[in-house]
Amino acid sequence: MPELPEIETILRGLYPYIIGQTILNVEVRHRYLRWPVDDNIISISNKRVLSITRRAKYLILSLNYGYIIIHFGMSGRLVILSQHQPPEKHDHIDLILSNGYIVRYTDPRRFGAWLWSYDLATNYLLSHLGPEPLSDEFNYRWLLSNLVNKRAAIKTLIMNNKIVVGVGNIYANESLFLAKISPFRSASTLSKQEAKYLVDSIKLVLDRAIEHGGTTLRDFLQSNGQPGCFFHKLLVYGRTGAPCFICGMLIQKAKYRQRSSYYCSNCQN
DNA sequence: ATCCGAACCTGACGGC
DNA sequence: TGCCGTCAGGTTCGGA
Repeated sequence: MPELPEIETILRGLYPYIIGQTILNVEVRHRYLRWPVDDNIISISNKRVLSITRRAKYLILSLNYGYIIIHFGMSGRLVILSQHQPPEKHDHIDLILSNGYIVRYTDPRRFGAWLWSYDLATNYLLSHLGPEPLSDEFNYRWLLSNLVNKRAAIKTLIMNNKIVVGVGNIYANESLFLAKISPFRSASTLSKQEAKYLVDSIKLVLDRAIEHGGTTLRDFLQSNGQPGCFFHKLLVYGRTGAPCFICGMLIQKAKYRQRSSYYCSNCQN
């Protein structure tokens, strides 16, 4: 799925089309995503979109009454259609807008979710989330305090939503490379300096990815239909066997906790 | 408390 | 051409 930069790109692409518009109705063709699409969403009519925001990898549409919370799972996508087009196999949801545009949600694997909320503050999915990676609350002191006595690998920790949100597999690999830390290092062994480097690296990688419109792999298109170009900036992810940009040693790939880790065994310790 | 693997689901791709 | 195994951007849940 889209990671944080992808969601941010979708948000920015969607913004001009959807803000201030009224959702005339919603067509749900396949309600069984990760959880069933809420009845409140299926029955929406004439609700105005007041704002669109992001929290972690959730996209949140604030309506004049209630909120739609969208998660893209692994393969979710949004596209904007200027007129109706026949839905294809995995086109599960359409938002019909008052300006004539249609926001279409496509999700082959259906790991995504469309949830309804009346009150974000009490939402069970959002309420336990850790700090945003690009906020000041995510700093090395916070990270260090969460690494104490943690034997798990540092990569696992930075992908843990309670410690920091929005860091998925691609950007976890990229950040650890930039910080010169092995993905497999036991989290508690990080020094203060390494924690600083890692926090800075996460912020830098995400900033640059947002700047470039996210990373395009198989499934992701920006909401305007154009591919993002951070893919060409990746330092380790997907570069197995290619030379490290820093030292020239070959980038390695290892399966760890059901996820591919890419790293330079020379640069990262 | 902490950590790990399984599970959810479909499609693309490489090897034989 | 086709079948089979493997892999893919995420997250929650249950059990050890």
